[in-house]
Amino acid sequence: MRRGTMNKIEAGIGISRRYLHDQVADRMRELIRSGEMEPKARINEGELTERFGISRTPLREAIKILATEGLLELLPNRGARVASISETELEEMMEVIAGLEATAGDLACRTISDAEIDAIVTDHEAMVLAWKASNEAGYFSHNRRIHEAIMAASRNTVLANIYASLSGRIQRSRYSAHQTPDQWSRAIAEHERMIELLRARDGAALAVLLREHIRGKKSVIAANYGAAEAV
Amino acid sequence: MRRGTMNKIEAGIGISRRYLHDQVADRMRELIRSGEMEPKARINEGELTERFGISRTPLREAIKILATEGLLELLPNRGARVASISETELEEMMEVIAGLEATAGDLACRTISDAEIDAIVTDHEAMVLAWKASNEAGYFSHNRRIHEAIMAASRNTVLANIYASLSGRIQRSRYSAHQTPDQWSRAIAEHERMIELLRARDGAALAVLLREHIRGKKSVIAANYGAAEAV
DNA sequence: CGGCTGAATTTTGAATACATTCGCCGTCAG
DNA sequence: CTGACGGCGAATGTATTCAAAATTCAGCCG
Repeated sequence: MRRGTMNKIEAGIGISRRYLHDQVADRMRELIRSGEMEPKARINEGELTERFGISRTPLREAIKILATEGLLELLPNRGARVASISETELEEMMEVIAGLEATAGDLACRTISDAEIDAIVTDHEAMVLAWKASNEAGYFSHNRRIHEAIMAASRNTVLANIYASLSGRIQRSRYSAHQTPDQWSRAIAEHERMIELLRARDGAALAVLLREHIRGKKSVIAANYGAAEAV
Repeated sequence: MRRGTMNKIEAGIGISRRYLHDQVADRMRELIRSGEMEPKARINEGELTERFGISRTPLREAIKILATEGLLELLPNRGARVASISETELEEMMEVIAGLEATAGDLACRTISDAEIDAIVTDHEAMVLAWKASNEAGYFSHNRRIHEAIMAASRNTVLANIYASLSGRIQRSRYSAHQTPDQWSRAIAEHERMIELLRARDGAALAVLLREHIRGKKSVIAANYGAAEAV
């Protein structure tokens, strides 16, 4: 997916990346992710070329890329705007993510090392502590690290790229979800069961569990979505 | 040179045919899919602008789109070329497809109608007949219709889009695979079990079966890949 | 005779220019 | 007073131009 963005970390100041359109795409992704460009906001090419100090050509190429990734939508003869996610689309995306994580768990059991599992356990414990300390940012951070560790252990870059792309599109929604103590304790229990299944290298069972685990998050997120989006 | 606007609204969503870069992207997809542009073949912008009768701007936008989709890869300062799929990447993609189909099966069990299941049964029977008649094209065609029917029954457009994108990237490999009678009879048995599980609306079990079913295909395809790609 | 250097040519990357289309807004008829 | 028509300005879609990097190829040196 994001092919050109991950290579080439150069020492130079700003002109290091090969493609201007790639740099621009990265910056726009960040603007969207950070919320500086809100959903439904129109993209004004003139404004952005001025802001980035480039011409319209690479900017427009970046727009096409982001549109293909699903972060922007194209309006005929009216340019582009930041894609807005409907509630049903969010639910669909969560189901797909659940499937991708299930796949990752299944594959991870083939080759994951004990050390990697230990790292997950460490994050899990840190996550529990963060929750108990009402440290929401830390909680989400460790939680994400756990799921990304499983994804990495799948040793499947195609899978990881699709996952990253989808995650990027819903990140804002995903990490604005607040859980009840009930939901939280269920999530913790599922995490612990995940660790057991990883140790047992039981891919099939882990896949089932992960799908259900993400679905649990899905309902939390969906519940919060209405409030968040009712602007 | 050429009129900028040729058609107002064609049947469909209403945005696709309007952009030159979109038309070009479609045509290039077809060229790649048909094999007219082979993997590793360099894209010469001058040649293609001449061929399509357009300027370089929309062509380059189309190239960026196809590169984001994974059909092309960009070479810094050397343009683009048709993406070639390594054997490991093909295997990775098949695992992801297995996961997507498993997800589709799981979701399909929630809302699939009896009529839809009957249609699948019809295709399945036709597929068996095609095989017995050594009609390979018919066999693949019906087989694909079955899997697409399950995908459609998932009622998840995000899932279907990702599936279509991945399928498009491997189609050439996928439908060049020949099965042994052994593999075939196993595939038939799995299809029949799939139908049972659909009738029972047992999503979890169907997911497991579908993942294994696609993995079975995966080994067939991977075995054929070496021969096909050893150019 | 072969490999290397470097200038000419080609090709790509980016910027600018041109051509439509859309949207705003004032005007005017009903 | 309301709503439709049309002109004007701004923004988008496409083409063309400019600049830099790569490829080619001829001539030179070893």
